[in-house]
Amino acid sequence: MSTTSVRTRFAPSPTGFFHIGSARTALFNWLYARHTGGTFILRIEDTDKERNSEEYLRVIYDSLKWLGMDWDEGPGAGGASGPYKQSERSDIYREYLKKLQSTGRTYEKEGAIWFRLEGERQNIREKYKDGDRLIEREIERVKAAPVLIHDVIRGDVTRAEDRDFVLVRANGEPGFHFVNVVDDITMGITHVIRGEDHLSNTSKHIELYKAFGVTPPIFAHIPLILKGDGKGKMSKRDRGALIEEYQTRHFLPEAVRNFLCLLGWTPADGREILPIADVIAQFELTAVHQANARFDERKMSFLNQQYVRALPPEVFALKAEAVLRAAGIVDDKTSRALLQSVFSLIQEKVSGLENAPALAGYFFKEDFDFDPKVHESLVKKDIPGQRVAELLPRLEGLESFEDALVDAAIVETATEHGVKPVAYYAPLRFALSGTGGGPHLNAILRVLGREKVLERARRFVENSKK
RNA sequence: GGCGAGUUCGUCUAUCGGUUAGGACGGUGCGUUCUCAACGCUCAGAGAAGGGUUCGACUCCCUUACUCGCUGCCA
Repeated sequence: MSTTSVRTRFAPSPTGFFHIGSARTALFNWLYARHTGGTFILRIEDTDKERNSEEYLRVIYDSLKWLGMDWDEGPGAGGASGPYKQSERSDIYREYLKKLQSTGRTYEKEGAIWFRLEGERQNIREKYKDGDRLIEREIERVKAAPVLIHDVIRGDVTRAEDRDFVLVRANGEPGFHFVNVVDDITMGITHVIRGEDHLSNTSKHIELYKAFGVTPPIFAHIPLILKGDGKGKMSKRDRGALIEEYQTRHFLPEAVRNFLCLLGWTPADGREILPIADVIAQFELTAVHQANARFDERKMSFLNQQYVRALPPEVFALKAEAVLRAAGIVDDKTSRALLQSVFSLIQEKVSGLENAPALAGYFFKEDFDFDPKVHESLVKKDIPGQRVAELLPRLEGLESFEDALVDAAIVETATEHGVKPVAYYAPLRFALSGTGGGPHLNAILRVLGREKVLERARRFVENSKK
């Protein structure tokens, strides 16, 4: 087969944050390039010079890398179609503007350079929505011939442009539609994979391709990600909308990426949790959905939990330790042995690395919190302080906290006081950890050790008397 | 208002004219267990509405409704 190789691109503008929708767009471009053995290009749309680029650019690079997406051409990667920042491509834009000017497809108005559509013109009054308000204004409408958009996801879409648009703004900066098309042409982009919000812009772009005498690339307009609740698409203020949030909450990037794959695409083999290599192998643009998908925070968490639990224990330990360090719970002085035992206990209990501190904190510090809700429910059915007090002498009598000895001590105490052993487990757990759940109680005792257990139990009894 | 796209359980989805409309998340109940989580099983839960086409429609066509997007010298 002598088909030219696939070239896709992701073209974010440095805004200081990385939206989940952008991440998904980048991902689909990346997946398609990897699936076809093509080239994935990163292009920076930084025409807005006001922004503090370096810092904002880093957000883009870091987010892409975090999600495991590498680019073959672009900043830091080189490539033959550079430069890859729009702010450095003025010469190219000037050259392409000349082409349009030479064929009479441009004109100036109010200091800006406009693209002239071909067709009959007439002035009409039209209504349009500005936020909630309906405004009436007069515009020049052009009866341009409809253009046909071939879209691998949506099929053929016909749409007619009906007004000229700006190529270069009055301040001299080229506008989005113009640079987008010029860049895609000069970078040899074969597949434009982008959000459905651009479908309506595509007729403008095709007009430009025609004006340049260039065959348009293949388009693939992917569905949008809608708010988890409420109306409209995800906006940066919505919970879960920014990649940064997942980073600070210690989500596993593989999990986030897996979740993103599932928003708008389903693997042919029906699996939901699958390694990225398998996604790459199966990914097809034609299989991308048409309908917008609502963001589901709980499914995201579920996937994250699955990934965390599936982590090799030593990897989990490494990551969990980093989280605990960041939370100030452990440091260089913390015993390695203690860390290891705690991590092997909590890996199967965590819903995500972000709750490792809550789950493991009491192993490392004496001033752990007592959950008031758990206390309340304990007090409701029994007197926890008294139970621990009853148990304490027998525990003190034990030389070591082997499971069998501890269990025997509890059974004996229970028999003595005429209750079931169960009555002692919850109060003791609460005294030692301040929680109502967690690892097996025997394991907690073993890891905590005799001294700490007795100390915490005594303190609990004391405090209960107050 | 105009133009474009979309519409299967609460959510993400499977179904490529013939299925008891399947799965996952979430929810329910049960089991396991000293607890929580996990896990296993259970139950509830869907073709927007109305017309066609067809022996037969979730699947094809039309209309309506609703949703989303575009309608900027933002990208």
